[in-house]
Amino acid sequence: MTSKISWDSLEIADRLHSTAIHLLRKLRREDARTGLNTPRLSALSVIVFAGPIALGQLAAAEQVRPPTMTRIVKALVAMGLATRRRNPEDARSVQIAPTSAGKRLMMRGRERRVRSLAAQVDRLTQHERSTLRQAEAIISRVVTAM
Amino acid sequence: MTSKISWDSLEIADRLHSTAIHLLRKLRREDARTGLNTPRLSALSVIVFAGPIALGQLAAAEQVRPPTMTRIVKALVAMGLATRRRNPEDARSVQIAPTSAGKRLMMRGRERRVRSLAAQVDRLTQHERSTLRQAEAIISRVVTAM
DNA sequence: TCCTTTTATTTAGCTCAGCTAATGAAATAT
DNA sequence: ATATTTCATTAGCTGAGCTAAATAAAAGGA
Repeated sequence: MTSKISWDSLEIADRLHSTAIHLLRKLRREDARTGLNTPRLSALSVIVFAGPIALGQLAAAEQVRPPTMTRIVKALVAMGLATRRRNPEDARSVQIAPTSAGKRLMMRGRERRVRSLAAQVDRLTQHERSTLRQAEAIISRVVTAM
Repeated sequence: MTSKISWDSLEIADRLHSTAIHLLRKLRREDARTGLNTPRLSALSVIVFAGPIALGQLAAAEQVRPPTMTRIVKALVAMGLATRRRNPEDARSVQIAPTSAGKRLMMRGRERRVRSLAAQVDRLTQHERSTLRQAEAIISRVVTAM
């Protein structure tokens, strides 16, 4: 199973991997101060923007297994940021929706969370920011395809 | 403390954050099959390329606290991939070095670990790969500056 | 209708990553 | 000599991620 992948691609993949690890670890340190940690914020973001959504779909969107998402949602509900209710159409599934507090927190708080990164991005040239934007779009596509 | 950061930068930061989360979660799933998980592989990489290194420096390089690194190193040593020895110059500190098995695993295994990502990168155009490379370099710089 | 199968979620139980606080031990400064 | 600082470890916590098994509802077939 050694389908030949160019060394160029392997190196890029490796660097992206490593950089993603370090970026998230740095951001995680800042997260500690705020109320919401990374997985919860990320899930809340999907809940807010994808409206009421089934737990399974949410787990898929977040690239985690359903039991993992069950726990994250449980925490969000306990914090008053999301609600769960049975789907009347299909009582097996559960619909997760944001509360108004959840929406508010996303709109105001999300920016604050990535502020340390944003502050650095803000110091880049317009051209560099454009490169980041394009790269993000490419990676996003690539991850979906994996 | 609302130092004004452009909305453009905030959005880029936010997207990068989100994409990094999803990329790592996807890769983590593949990692499960191989022997080494993400933090261990990442640490081993530094150990291999930065030669014998003190535990504290390794923790700093990896953006984690010393106790976290103590455990990661412990696991690597147990797997025969790294060694620890007291620094003769300063008996408080511990030097971590790769074993030949550790080096071998890095050289051969690291590529395999990011293979699923690399396979996707390999299907991109030359121009897209170039964008990824540039973006990675920018992010890497930015993370260091944070 | 009743039984089986499939689908959605949860529970239980595990590994491991990350943190802080406290401790031990060596180096350095007073 | 004593006190302070520095490097690493231990202890103890929270929480993310997984799989396997249990629960519950929907769908389909005899």
